[in-house]
Amino acid sequence: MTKRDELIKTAFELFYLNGVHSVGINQILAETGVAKKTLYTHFASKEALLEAVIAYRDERFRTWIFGLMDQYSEAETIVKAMFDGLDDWFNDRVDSLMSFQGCFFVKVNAEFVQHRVNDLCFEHKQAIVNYLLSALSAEYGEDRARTMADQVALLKEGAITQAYLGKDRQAAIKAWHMAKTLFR
Amino acid sequence: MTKRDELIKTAFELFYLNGVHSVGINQILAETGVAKKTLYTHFASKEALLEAVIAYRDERFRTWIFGLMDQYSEAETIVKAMFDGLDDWFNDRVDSLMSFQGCFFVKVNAEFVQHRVNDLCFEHKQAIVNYLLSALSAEYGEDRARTMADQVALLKEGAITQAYLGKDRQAAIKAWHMAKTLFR
DNA sequence: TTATAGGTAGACAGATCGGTCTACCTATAC
DNA sequence: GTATAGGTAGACCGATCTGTCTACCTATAA
Repeated sequence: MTKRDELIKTAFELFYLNGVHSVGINQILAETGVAKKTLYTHFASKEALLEAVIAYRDERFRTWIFGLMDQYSEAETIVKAMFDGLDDWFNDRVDSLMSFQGCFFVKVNAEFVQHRVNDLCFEHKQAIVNYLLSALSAEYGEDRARTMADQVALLKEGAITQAYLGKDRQAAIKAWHMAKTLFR
Repeated sequence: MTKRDELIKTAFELFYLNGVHSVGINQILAETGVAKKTLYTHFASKEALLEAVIAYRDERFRTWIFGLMDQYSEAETIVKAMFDGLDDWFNDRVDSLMSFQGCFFVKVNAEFVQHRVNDLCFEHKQAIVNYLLSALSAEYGEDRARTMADQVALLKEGAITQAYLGKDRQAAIKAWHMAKTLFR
């Protein structure tokens, strides 16, 4: 792993747990053992590092969840695979995601206003809705698929918040229980 | 309005919009025109001010939403009143809440770990679930009421996230559409 | 009249922040 | 051999942070 990748990974872990503004550049350097000069040859600023961290998490998260959903072809089963994945995530059974601490994008988004990172967080969420939309469009008409994708996305976000802030590890199961009625 | 209340109100507005760690004490003082000494006679620290801000928002939010729900006696109608209220909030039709910028408690919670403010945010969410639970318990058995309260809370949180990060102003209506099926 | 409470204005301290820079140390490629 | 890329260690800069403190200013109540 290159120094650049080490910085991104460690920065993600610290940002995810403590928040972006609570974590200083010196803390990231101390944790990685990388020199300050090296950080600034790879990234123009802390903000540039944060953008790289967002891209890293986005790629990891999407690879994981789309990987689960890609194994199925029927819309309902694809959506079920998503909630099963969330259940694994909430209960720390996913090695590639780090222990569950809520949604990274929701957290980062909360620390900025009218900022480029807000757009990046929005794009991540949209990518998932678009995946759902395309899966549902194979079996439903445009309007129905759109409605269902929004409903599933809302249940997914609700599950994440309930699992994190509400400390309910069963939230994914409860969300799927409601989601499956959408197919009837 | 006392200086103390002015400080709390202005601090809330700044924290809610920009995040807690992004807003300095000096910014709050400049905005209110209050002297630094005065702030520190009323609050022991920035953290103490934040706790007062959380209590302020908690009181305001609960007064507002419980006030809406208290007007009804049937469980389904009470829940509908909640989602109607959320719809007003998302679309900035509630004077007492400040323009919609997501859930304050979710945002504050995102900036801290293993901290007293996390407990305060959790308690706010729990108070709402408990209200739902008691409303539903009048018509349903203990287990059923508990299940439904959790489901409604999940839909509520999902709606807030979709409205804020997902920029979907119709999220409350979509959430209610799913919530009402729980009563059938 | 005078004591007290609560206010203003702002200098100041000590820490920490993001970011720059110098000086030096390897490897590898040509 | 030597140029180049990428690394370390850490001093340093200017800005900003929370919090303290002095000095002074009212208004009100005894």
